[in-house]
Amino acid sequence: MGATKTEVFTEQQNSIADLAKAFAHPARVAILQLLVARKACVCGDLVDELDLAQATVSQHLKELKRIGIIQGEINPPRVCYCINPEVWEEARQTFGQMFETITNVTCCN
Amino acid sequence: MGATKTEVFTEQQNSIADLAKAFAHPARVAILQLLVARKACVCGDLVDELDLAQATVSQHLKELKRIGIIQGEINPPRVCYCINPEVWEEARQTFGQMFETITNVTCCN
DNA sequence: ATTTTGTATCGTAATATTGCGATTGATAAA
DNA sequence: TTTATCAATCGCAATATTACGATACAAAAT
Repeated sequence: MGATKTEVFTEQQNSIADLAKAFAHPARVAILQLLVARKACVCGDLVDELDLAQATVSQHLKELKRIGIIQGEINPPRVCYCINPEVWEEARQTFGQMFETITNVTCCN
Repeated sequence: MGATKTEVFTEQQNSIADLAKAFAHPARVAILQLLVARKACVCGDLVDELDLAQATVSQHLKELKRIGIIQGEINPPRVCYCINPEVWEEARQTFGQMFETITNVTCCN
């Protein structure tokens, strides 16, 4: 035990959880905010801005790439990162739906 | 090492990350979806629906309570859970803002 | 008072995540 | 060719998370 039992959940639930992981760490939130704010790609500047070791930042970037919400383009010797618009839009919709469905919460009475 | 360096991030970034954790596990997504769908409070039925041990479900409920996105009301011997509308709204706004800010992504060229 | 019911908590094991120094690798610059 | 630069990856340590059986607890029912 210790590993998530993905088999017992729906594809959708696993997918939402995976997407949410992009935002579930402050470093990744910070990275995404920077990428959004600059509207263009930021590279190793991230390391300077973030007060984390280069290896750590690189690891978070890797996780964000795995999720698909950012993409990197090699521009030697630098790597240029940016939001992946498609996945970003998908995330927007996913969370939008999640939150839109709730109205008239009458609770525990 | 192994612990998140919360000190180096803004309150807002830490807060977003914490909120996102509510959705960063499929079991918690499932619980939230159930609570939203029934519009009323669900109790130990969650255990039946979820194919996870009672202790595990209880632990996820505790985490959701810690985040504040759900609340529990004791109705002995049952406990009635429901979405906390205030925090839910806060989450809606937080993620809404996060996603609204992005437009015209011109990337890595 | 005893039993039953539903839930929280404890203790523990397995696994995942976070963070970083050190190294590697690839390319540009010298 | 050698050196410098930037980023990815490796290896490791510390900590967090996930999952569950067992137990504890509280209130209702008997």
